[in-house]
Amino acid sequence: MAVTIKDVAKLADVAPSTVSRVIANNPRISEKTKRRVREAMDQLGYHPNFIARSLANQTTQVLGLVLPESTETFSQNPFFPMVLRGLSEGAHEKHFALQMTTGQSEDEIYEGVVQMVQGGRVDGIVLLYSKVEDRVIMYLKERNFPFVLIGKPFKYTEEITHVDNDNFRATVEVTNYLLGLGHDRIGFIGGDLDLVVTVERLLGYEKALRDSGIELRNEYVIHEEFLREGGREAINELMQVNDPPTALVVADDLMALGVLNTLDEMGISVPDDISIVSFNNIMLAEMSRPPLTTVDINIFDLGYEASKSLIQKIENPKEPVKRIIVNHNMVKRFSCSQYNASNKKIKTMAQETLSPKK
Amino acid sequence: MAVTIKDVAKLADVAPSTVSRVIANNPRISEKTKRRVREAMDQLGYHPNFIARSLANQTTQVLGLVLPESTETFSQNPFFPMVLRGLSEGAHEKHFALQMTTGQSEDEIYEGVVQMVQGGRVDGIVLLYSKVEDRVIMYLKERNFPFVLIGKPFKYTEEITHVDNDNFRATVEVTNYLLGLGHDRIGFIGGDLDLVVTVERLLGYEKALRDSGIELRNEYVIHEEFLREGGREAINELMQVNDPPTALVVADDLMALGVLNTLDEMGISVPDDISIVSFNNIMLAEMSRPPLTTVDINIFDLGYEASKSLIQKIENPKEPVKRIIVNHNMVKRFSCSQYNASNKKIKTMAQETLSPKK
DNA sequence: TTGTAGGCGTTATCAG
DNA sequence: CTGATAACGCCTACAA
Repeated sequence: MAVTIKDVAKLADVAPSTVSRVIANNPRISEKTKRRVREAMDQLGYHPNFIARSLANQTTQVLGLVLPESTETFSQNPFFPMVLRGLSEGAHEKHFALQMTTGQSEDEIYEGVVQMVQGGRVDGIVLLYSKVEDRVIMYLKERNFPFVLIGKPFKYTEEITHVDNDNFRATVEVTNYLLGLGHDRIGFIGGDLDLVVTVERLLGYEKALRDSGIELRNEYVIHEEFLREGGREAINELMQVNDPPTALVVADDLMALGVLNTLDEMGISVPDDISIVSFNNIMLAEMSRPPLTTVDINIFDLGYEASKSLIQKIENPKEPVKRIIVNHNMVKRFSCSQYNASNKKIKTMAQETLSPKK
Repeated sequence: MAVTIKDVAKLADVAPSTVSRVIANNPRISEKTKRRVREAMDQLGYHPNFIARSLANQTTQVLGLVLPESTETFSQNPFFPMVLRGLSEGAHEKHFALQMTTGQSEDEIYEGVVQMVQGGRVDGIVLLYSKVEDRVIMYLKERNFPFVLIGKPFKYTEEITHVDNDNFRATVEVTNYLLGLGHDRIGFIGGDLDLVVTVERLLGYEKALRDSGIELRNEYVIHEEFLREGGREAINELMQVNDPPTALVVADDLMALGVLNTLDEMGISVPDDISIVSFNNIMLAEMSRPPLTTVDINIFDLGYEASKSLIQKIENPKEPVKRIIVNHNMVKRFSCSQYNASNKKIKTMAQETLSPKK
């Protein structure tokens, strides 16, 4: 029904292949015929059929996105819309479209990926999360299908192109910051241990404590989902140990918000009684009471770099494996204060918001 | 390179067309050959090529999503991830994939849509927003391409399938609620007047006031973007009129949050000095101080119903135009109180959180 | 510089 | 019940 290359050819009085070449802007076509063909295209309102082109080329100009299993997390945690926006911008610049796949279980996700890949629907894949022992990664790697990971690979770090923050170092830094404030009972609230980002942050936390000669305590480390509810549950547990921490490293702002709310209900004051540092610097981090001291991880850039490097890889299959580390920076707000043995109200640290990300 | 229908045919010793029929589970193929063919498929790890199928069928099993122009809004407002989740679930059930398009300007978006449609990339389109005088809608409508709108069409309401809340009625209700609390100086903070949802809510607000015999005041109505910053700016303007409102209808929770923050900085108390009702019931609405009285519009359902009805339309082209109205319900929390002429602290309304949406 | 012909992987029509 | 064969719309040698 739609107008095809043949219709244009007929009108312009050339062969279909000529039209095809005009579309590709093949230099071996004379300007004159190009003009004539283009006029015909305009006149007929011709638009190339991507599907046919894809079939002929074996290329789709589409990137596949694999969203995390937890639809809850996806729809609640502002990380995802922001990373999507970055991905979208990077893809758009190179005229790639974005296709998403989700699933309620690991199997569904795996199936979705296989469909995308074997079905020839996409030229490459971005994984929006990094988990330990991921079938999807194994599959993609074995087939040698172009993909990039947002986060750090659990295995084969040197063989998988990925875009990540230096979460280990960032967590060492924030933990040291708390130590520097005089805290020595510092807890850690992380996401699922299946997620590599949790592991990295936990390691950074442990490293900092060990380097300061502080003994690690199992009961100070809790794992929940990256949601506000997760934060609530974590802090409930944590406050039951009989020597609760005076400072917390929380692996996600949304969790930190849950912690804040729960602490407030308990009548425990932040930062006077407990100091908190978290991660991501989502918009809410600035609005909470108190505003959170948190690590800005430049979520947009994670997405943007991911689609850029995936497209490079697609366009040049022998592009070497890359590891792109996106900057982070701690934004100091009002959720941390100097440790005070008497646990009295003490002066909140002065705000020093670092320069906002561009 | 990949294994095709022909390879399977060869191995199973049948014609390619037979394999195709087995894939389609055509009843006219004997169970015996079906088994044989399926074995061959397993053995070779065959997966059908969607692109080829699409070309042959003129159908892609992909829905196109058109995101709003403002990438800011998309990445900040929790409305979008939630509606995406609904769309995704509805599509997934029917084995449709989702493809997104965005753009920084109306033109870019329009181009994206044309590419999707004329390029044959998608079978139907969901518009995630509804604006006044939308070229995209005109284009889709004229071509008679299957699409549904999330929101109310500005024109041709009877001719465009759409999924919406009854925003007019909802706003009448909340405005009446404020009136019932004794307020008569009620302001309205809405989004861009380009967005139909703003128009609808504004009309509801005006209707309620008029029905109560209250004169409308231009200076009580402000329009900003659906973001927290928008709320901040709006309330700044509003508090400068020399008889500021004692209650506000705010068309979006995120804006309401901005209003809350700004009011707090101004030392104006909610709900003691000003009452606020807003819309959407995003997670944050429950966490703010005070928790917001807001209208739950069941965002997930908007998305879910949209993809369902679009797929119906695709599968049955003469499906009649439909208008699907998703329920709303006001969730009373702590941002409203009885009007008190002396503007003294008065008792906050008791919380009556309605049953959470399933 | 341009035209011809075959192929990309499926589906659908028509015989048999 | 199954096999040829011709599309689907475009691209790309190979010819001319």
